[in-house]
This record gives sequence, structure tokens and C-alpha cells, in this order.
Amino acid sequence: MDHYYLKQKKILLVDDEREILAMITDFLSEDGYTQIRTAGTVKEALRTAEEWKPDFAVLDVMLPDGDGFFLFEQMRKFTQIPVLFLTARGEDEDRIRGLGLGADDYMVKPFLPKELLLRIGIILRRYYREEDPVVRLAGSRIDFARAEVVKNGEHLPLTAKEHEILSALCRNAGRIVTIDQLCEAAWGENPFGYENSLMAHIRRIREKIEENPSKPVSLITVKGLGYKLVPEGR
Amino acid sequence: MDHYYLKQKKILLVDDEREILAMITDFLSEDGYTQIRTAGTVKEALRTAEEWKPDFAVLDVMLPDGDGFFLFEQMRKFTQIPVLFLTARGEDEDRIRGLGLGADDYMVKPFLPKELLLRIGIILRRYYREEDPVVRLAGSRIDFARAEVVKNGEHLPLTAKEHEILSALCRNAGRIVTIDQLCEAAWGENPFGYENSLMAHIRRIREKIEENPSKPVSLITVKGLGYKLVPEGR
DNA sequence: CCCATCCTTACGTTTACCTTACATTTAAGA
DNA sequence: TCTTAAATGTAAGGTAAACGTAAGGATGGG
Repeated sequence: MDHYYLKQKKILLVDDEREILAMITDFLSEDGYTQIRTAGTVKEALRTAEEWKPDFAVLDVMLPDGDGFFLFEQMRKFTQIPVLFLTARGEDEDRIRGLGLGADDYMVKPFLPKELLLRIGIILRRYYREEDPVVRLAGSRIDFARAEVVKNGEHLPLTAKEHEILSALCRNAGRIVTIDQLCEAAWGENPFGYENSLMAHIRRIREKIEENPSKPVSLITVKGLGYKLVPEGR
Repeated sequence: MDHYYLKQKKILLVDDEREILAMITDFLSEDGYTQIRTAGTVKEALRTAEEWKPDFAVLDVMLPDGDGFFLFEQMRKFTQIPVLFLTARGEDEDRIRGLGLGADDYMVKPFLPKELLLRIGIILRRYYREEDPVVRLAGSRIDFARAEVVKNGEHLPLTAKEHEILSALCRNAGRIVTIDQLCEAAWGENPFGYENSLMAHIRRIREKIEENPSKPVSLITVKGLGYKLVPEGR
């Protein structure tokens, strides 16, 4: 899965029909999205948007206490998140209006859920493309694209081997990775005779990611089996 | 006008109907776009795409010598530019197919020209938003449009290769760009055997952008992984 | 208490990269 | 077409960060 971190973006759905909200929510969570909230009115939507700070919003144009365009303009006063409009009316005027205001997309009801998913995916990818997948640990976080770990605001660079080893651990986050597997990840074919070297690297990694390298809480050794990387909050 | 440089992006229009091409061209140039080319067949489109290197493409699905989806897949082999599909058929299957392949949007004919303009604007803004025509570094700033760097009031011109390499670094500002990626950016297909030449260019670039080229703070080397360009203020 | 396993540190070695000078290609102008 | 300068590519010696190694120390299970 290439863009897994996008699935953790907070999505706000605003519609006055409960069934529509339920349906979209179902499809989104089935597709892997984990953070979804809904609202049925402009008022409710504004409150949620302000407090919860979603990363993306789907707005119905027709709402009981105002229309989606008004809601959009209110939201733009405090957030620049991308927005997709849903509209029952297919009128040209409305279609243009949403986009002209600065929305990212719109869809006409009734729509195919599959298409909504695709469009949401496109927008999120486009908008949050610059963000790197970051792995959060107990006392630090790892940014692989920049090859550095941030601990207490300090930026510590990772070397090539450290990067390889951490990647391998990360790919199996939480699970045990054997020493053989780690050697293979770092040295390719002929990963023999490097067990000691691996140990030295583990030490150097711990000095970067751990609060106290001698009492590790993130990069744990499982005696006789290997190592494992535990993400923030177990 | 905030995004004036977006109007200079190269746009490729592919459709088999001359009138449609003419109409879209008119609307685009009226809206300020300066670089527009058209093609009527898959073959023609591929040639233009490869030689002219457009920044964005509008593809009709129905073409005399193949369909737009095939064309899209061929183009994806050498470019990652955003694409919008035009389709006469409103069939669900087709709508989904284009988006599923990785297109950025699609529109069903007949469409409102105004809406097409808005959608193209949205895509370009999102996609090229980070391409700041001037990039600020620790001790200098790069002006890509003029192909020069300004250091202590001095204007130092960039050569073609330096420009390519810096662009590639800039597109991933802060992130690591591998030597392979940089070679590919500068020498296209067959980026092999230029590693040493790249190094020489890196040196020359450093002499232009760095206060002290031997102690770089903007164009950093990450041993074993690649290089990265760090913008002003980390 | 002993053995196995892993930790820790210091230090020697390697290799990826730097630097420079020079050769070659390209492009512009005469 | 020829001339020339700038841009680009190549090669070789130098360097330091990253890596590997080894040896003594800790730790815990049996």
C-alpha cells in the first residue's frame, strides 16, 4: 500500500440525509479510511470543522439551515482544506459556482460510490503529496524521505545502513525481525558475518531514536529471536 | 495575478474533432494560457508528448487509431504529468476506468468550457503549486524563470544541466534525491555512467549557491543515499 | 555459577564522495 | 564554414564520514 498515511486523514462529511452519510462512511472505512465524522447542518458542520480540524470535507449543497456554498465560505475563513461538493441539482450554474469559489471537485447525485472514492483519493494525493510518511515512536519520529529522525526538536541524520535497517524494522513494525532478515536487508546476498556489525548499527540507531539508548523502549531486542520496532502507544 | 506562471505551463490537447480542439484552444488562450498544442491521433499525441514535454494533457477517449486509455498508459511510461479525460460516453465503466488508471479528472461531453477552464486551473494549481519560481536558500536565492542565482547581490547564471539538476532537487525540496534520480533528470533515458559528471555539476552548483562550497549548508550530501536541497530556515 | 547472548566502546579500514585540472563537445557568431 | 568561448564530461589523487571489527563488560536463564 503506497499512500497508507493518506488513509489516516480526517474526513468530514456534511449531508442532511442520514442514509447518504451512512453509505459514504461505510465505503470510506471499507477503503481503509479511519477518521470520519459527519454533520447534518451548517451549524454542526462549522462547529466540527473548527474543533476537530479535518483534512478534507465533502459538502452537500442542500442543507436545512443554509446551503453548502455558504458553509464553504464560512469554513474558508479559518481553514484551507480541500473540499468536494455534492449536489442534487445538475444545473450548470451550481456546478460552476462551487468550482469558482475554490472547491476542488464536485459530484452530482446520484453518484457511484466507487467514483467518489477515486476522486477523494485523487484530491488527497494531490493535496498532501508533499507530506512524507512519518513513523512515530515513543520519544522521536522517523522521516525516511529525509533520512532523519526528530527527537526533542533535534534533527539527527540517518546513514545509509541505518536507513536500510530501520526500513526493514519499520516494514514489520511491531513484529519481530530476525537478525538474518536484518542482515539480508542491509547487505543483500551474502548477509553472513555481519551480525556484529549489525549490533553496532543497532546501537547507533538507538542513540538517535531512544531517549536512553541503554534502556530502549522503541527498538526492543527479543533475545534469541531478533529485534522489533514498537510504534508510539504500543 | 497570483499564479501567473501557471499560465505558461505547456498544455497538450488531444481530440479527433477539429472544432473541439479549436474551441478549447480559444478558451484557454483567452484565459491567458500561452503554450497550447493539439493532436488528433494517438500516434501524433505520443510524438508531441515525448518531444515537447507538456506539463498537462487533456485526452479524448475516442480517437481514430486507439483509445485515450491506451494513449494514457503509453504516456505514463515516460511522464507523470496530470491528465484530464474527455469522454462522449457517460458510461459508468468508462468514468471509473480513467480515474482508476490514475488520471486526475474527467469530463463528459458536451461540457461547459467555463467548467473545463476551472478544472484545469484547479489541477495546475494543485500540481504545480510548490514550483515557486524563486526558491530561497540560506545564503542565496534561485530564480528558475531567469535561470540564475542571486548571492550577495551578485547574479550568477545557471547552465542548462545545472538548471535541470537544481529543479529536480527543488521539486523534492528537503527530501533526499538519489543519484540515479538526478542523472535521470539531467540525462533522460540512459542516465548511466554520468555519476562522475553529476558530481562535477554539484560542485559547480555549490560554487554558485553556497557561501562556502566546501562546507555546504543548502545542497547537502547524504552519503550512500543521495543529495538534498534544504530551503532557508531548515 | 556458568554459559550464551547481547551490549558498548574504541579504533582501524574502506568506500563514497570531493576537488581540481584538463579534455571534449556544443553553440553562437563572424 | 570556421572560430572561439562556454558548457559539459573525464580522470586521478585526496579525504573524512561511515562502516566493520574486536575485545572486554553486562545480563539473564538454567
